[in-house]
Amino acid sequence: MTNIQDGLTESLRLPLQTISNSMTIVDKINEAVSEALSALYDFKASAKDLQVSLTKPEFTGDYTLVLFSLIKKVNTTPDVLGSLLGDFLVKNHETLFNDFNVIKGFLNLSLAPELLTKFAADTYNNISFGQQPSTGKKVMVEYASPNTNKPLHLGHLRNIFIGWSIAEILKADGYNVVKTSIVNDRGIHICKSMLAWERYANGATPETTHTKGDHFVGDYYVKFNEIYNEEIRHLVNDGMPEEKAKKEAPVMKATQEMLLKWEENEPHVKALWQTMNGWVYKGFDETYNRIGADFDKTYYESDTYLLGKDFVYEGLAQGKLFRKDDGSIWIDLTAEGLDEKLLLRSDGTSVYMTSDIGLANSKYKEYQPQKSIYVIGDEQNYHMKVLQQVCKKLGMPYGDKIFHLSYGMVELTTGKMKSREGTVVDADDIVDEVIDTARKHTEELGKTKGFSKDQLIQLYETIGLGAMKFYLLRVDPKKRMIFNPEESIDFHGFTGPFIQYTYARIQSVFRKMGNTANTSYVSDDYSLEQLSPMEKELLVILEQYPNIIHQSAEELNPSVIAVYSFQLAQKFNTFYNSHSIASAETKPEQILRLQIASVTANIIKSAMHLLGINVPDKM
RNA sequence: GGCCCCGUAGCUCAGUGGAUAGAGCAACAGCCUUCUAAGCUGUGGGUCGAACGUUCGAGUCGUUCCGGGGUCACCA
Repeated sequence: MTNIQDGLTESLRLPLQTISNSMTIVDKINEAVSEALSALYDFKASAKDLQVSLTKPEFTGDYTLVLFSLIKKVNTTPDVLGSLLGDFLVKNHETLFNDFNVIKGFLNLSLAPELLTKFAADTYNNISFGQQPSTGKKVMVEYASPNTNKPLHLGHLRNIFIGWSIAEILKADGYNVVKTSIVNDRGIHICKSMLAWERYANGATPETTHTKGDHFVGDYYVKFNEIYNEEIRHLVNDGMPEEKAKKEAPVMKATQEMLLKWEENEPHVKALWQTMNGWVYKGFDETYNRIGADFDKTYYESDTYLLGKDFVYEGLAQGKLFRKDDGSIWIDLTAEGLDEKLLLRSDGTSVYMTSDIGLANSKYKEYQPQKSIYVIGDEQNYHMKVLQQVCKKLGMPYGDKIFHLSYGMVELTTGKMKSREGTVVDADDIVDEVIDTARKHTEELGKTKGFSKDQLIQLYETIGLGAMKFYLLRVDPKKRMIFNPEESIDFHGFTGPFIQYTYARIQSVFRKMGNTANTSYVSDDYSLEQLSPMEKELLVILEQYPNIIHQSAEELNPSVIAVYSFQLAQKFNTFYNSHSIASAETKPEQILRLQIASVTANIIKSAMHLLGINVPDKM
């Protein structure tokens, strides 16, 4: 069976040169090596033949070319090939390389200092580098997509942070991005909250109870389940089998009646539905605003859920689908390694899949995206495979444009989150907690001086949310992750605050040096012959940022940015500890270090933005 | 049971088929007359779930097994 992921990632891929306005060092190395191979051996190397990577710290050099894969093609030994190539490269590309060594099958190349100092001078003040010119390719990113019967939880936060971040990363890589959300605002689940409210609320509202709207409605959903379970227990005690009791419980029957009335547009039910959804939206908006989620377009299931039916009937007429004796309509996907799947119930009402077909069509009609990315949990891998196959079979032009960005569930150290067992971590609660911890920690460190009250509130949000977002984004989305409350609000090590701190430190240097760094220092004098190993290493890392964005976009993986940012901050802190900027030995040396600090700060700021994280000037 | 995903240090995670497998946390030992110590330096810690296979070379690719999870609803 074909793997959806591979197929779609392949078509998302763009050749680097079409989106990059200037060549990266790795590109230049590849080009130079190709030229050398062609000159020395008359061998035309493809991109696949050339494996260039960072030189391991225990060896001398900056970039390393692996020779093993080449020796057969040019019929020589690694040692001979390495020294011939090295000689050629240093001789003919002295602006690129100034030295080399060959160890076993590896050619280690040392970059010419001028190349790096020029990079620092050219980019130190360019806050938007990494941003690629638009390719005009349009991508839709659907994320968040909540139900309206209960508040958002930790799983939604992972979804939202991934979705938002992926959208920004794709923009930075040159795509035209539409952020969207489908609100599941209708169905049996919302009717449960409605019924419980009608019976037990005595007209209470979020206003009268001073409760956030989504939590208010969620409380009645919980109430419903209490009543429901109670009724089931009674029925089972009276001798009814549990399966039957679940269907026969009076409160469930009443809820189903309510759903029917909703579908018949019964005015009272519709009004109640609208009111309660209104409360929920107000609550969601508050949370979205706080955590920085936004959407270009919001779809509502109540508007789209009927749209898929016509496509199903059409498919049936064309013989692509089949009808069972009871009148239900199915698709046969056994040839694709999947099962038979229901598309329309025997009573003609639609199922989840039906409305998804309708929504896919609406999206395509409105935006014609080249890719339509769905950020949805991996529990729906099968459903999304089926959706893709169904759309293809029905001959939809967007069938192969659907891409499921599948992320793993967030689990607690105590096991899975289960709403029924009350072990769900509420989104608002955890955000409050992490911000409050930021406050406590800042106060303990005595770092509140020089801030106004408002600035402190701002700072705690920046740090708290930074910790939270980084914690959820630093792991590959595809993998399940364990949520440890203590680690998520940690401010040391591989965390958002560590990176924010590095940024704040650099800003502090600039303040102390009279803001000269961001204004003057356009220097043609990058004539330093010598760079310290630390300076060189940092510059090599900094130069890779555009490639990192590209890789992250290609893999649809924000953790690539997170890991890179951390390594950069770590390296900078080491540099900072051993290289004084204010009291540098010479003026050119000071200029270079200021440039390094400035480029580092700009990249941190840019990279953190791609993760939805702000950076403070002071902390 | 069928299909899919995951097993890397005590814990949480990185790791393009390439060199002696890396971080963070936790533990221990150091570093603030000097640009923010939310930092830096050092020490200990590994049968990469297991076995075969492919390869000059496997944590990475293949097969089988073991362990964990997801999914296979006229639910969403």
